[in-house]
Amino acid sequence: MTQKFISPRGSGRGPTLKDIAKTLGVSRATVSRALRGVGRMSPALRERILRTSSEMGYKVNYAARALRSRRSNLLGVLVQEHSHYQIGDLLEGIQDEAQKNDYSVLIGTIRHDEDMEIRQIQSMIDKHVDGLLVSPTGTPRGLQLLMDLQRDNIHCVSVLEDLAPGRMSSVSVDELLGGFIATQHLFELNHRHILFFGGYLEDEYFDSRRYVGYCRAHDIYGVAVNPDYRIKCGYTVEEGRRVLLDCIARGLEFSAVFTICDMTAAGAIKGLRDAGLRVPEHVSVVGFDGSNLVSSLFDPELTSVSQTLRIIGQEAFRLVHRKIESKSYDPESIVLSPQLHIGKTTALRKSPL
Amino acid sequence: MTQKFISPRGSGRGPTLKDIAKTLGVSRATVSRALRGVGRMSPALRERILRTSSEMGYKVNYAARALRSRRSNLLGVLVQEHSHYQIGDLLEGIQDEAQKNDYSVLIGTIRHDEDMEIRQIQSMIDKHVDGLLVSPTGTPRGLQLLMDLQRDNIHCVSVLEDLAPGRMSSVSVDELLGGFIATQHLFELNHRHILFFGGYLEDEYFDSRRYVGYCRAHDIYGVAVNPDYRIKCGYTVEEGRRVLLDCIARGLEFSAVFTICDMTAAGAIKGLRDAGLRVPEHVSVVGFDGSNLVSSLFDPELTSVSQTLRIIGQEAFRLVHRKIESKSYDPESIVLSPQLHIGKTTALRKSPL
DNA sequence: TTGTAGGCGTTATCAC
DNA sequence: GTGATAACGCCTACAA
Repeated sequence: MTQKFISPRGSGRGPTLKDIAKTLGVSRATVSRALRGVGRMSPALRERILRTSSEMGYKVNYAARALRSRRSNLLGVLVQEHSHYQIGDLLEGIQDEAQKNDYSVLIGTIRHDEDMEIRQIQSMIDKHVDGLLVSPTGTPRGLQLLMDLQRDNIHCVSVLEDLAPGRMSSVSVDELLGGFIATQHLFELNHRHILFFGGYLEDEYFDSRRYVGYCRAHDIYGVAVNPDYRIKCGYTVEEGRRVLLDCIARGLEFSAVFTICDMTAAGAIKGLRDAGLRVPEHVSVVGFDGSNLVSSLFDPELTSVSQTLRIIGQEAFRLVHRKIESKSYDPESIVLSPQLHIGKTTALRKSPL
Repeated sequence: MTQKFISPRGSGRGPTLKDIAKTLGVSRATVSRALRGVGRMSPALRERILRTSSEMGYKVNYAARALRSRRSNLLGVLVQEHSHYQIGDLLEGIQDEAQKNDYSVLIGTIRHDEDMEIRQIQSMIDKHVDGLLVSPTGTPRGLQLLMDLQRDNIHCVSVLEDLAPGRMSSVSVDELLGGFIATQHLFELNHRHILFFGGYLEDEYFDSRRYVGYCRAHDIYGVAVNPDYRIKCGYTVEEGRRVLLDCIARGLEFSAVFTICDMTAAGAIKGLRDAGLRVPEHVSVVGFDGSNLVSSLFDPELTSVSQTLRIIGQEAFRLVHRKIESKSYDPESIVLSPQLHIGKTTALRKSPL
């Protein structure tokens, strides 16, 4: 433990390639190659260089490297909001992998604002990120900008949704399957009138795909889809509650609800309670996310389609990293399968409906 | 809108200082000065340079700047876990300010692991961050390393706790006051037997300070502190529940509980319910954090000592930024006052106790 | 397999 | 006030 820890900057600057080269009586280029493990060289020399570098406490100067090599070892990540209840898992997955590969992660928040989206993308470009991971974004302008990115050598991967199938790489969840297994589960419990709480925008990504799964399950079980059961709803607890109460007020008849996220599911359950209905005795509810946070805070434990965001984050980093290393811009899509987590909010239908 | 957006890298590289200088027939140095707003120069020329730069779509090359100036415009932030239910707010506060000041933020997660803490600090140093914000950390080794940082021109600010009073800058919450107002509130509701659910470690920061506030309130209301009421407890829902049930099993008598965080409070309430007690009819509960997430998911709405993490984040960035700009290493501490948010988990004592 | 040389884009230090 | 010039530390050709 005689290494010089701490340092590279300040008055007592750390050693540079030159210092190591001088110490060893070799050239800077050789040291550089040894350190990066590129080119062919005698293992003995490489070993010697590595040891000496470490002993002298050598630390790469990323600024110099970036300046010269035009690679920043910076990865940009764009998310809607940092304080979203699930985003931490995704970011941890990304960061873990990034760290292993000596990448730093820059995070930008969009806040559901189109101008902000453009500014953030531009800001990532300005900072010379090697790659960009974008999670739920999706304005046409933003998408266009993202598509242009590869002209600037920035590798872009869409995370959670497959933003531009065949034109941009992505790591996403099989939403159709998610919609299907949730609905199937309810059918197996003998439910036939299932509300679908989707997004609030037109043609919302998760909404539309899961709805296809929802419909497919209906087909398979020989039940006609009632279009009135497809309800617009925001992604918050309060929205879930409000919308559910509204359904009751409108006289919709149902014995189960499938919601777009766990927060909405929690809200729906609150609404049901407010209306004097019990879950799952009177109505079954299935959420989407499988959030640990929700499951530890909310009673009863939700039945939910669960996606492991940490893994999605890891896969996303690996994918963009592979793209960067291989300098390949061929779109590549990874689709992960969600799983049904059965909690205490679904049960065999007992109501007459 | 004829500017060249997108660019700095890739084949079609963006313009450099040199290009602007050439276009304007001035020297690179002058352009550089104009852009940074340093040194004295004729306003007319500065104006001309600024306009031309923007028209040509000039973008700073941070790598080059960092290499030459020994300032990276990078800020490191160390947190225990990214997926903590409150951390997003803190990070958003930091990022917002950082963005305004052209700083990028690097986030490292410690995961309650001492070696990891050291590695992360070292990693931030390696990346030449100009400053470091550390939120709840606290191993002696880590602290020592942080104290050494300023020898390397890295400005360090402790966030949420005042890690080394008088020796390191900090932005924190008046924990004593927090403990006081929570307890005072309960006294005002006529409670006299108040459990204090603290941390699980010896000499835990939040625990000890809030306990002082708790004791002070007892003094003022002329009630003796019962040391048995100080209970060790982790920061999770499950811990809160387990510990509360344990208290009941041990025959402790109380009419109120003050917990170290909202998660614990939620857990304690679950435990009370499991024991057949109602909140707030039988027992009042006060949490700490004022988390929106908890309040939207958990019923009933918690009474809680609330701290605005977003503001703390903003203040923390401003402080470290000021330190960086002024090159001052004098420790400076900012203390913010928490506020009591009164929800539906506290009520006038009705129980005989 | 290894060395030499030049420059990436910027800023700091002098001059003028 | 403004300009010339020399680094900053590294990587990439190309030469040996």
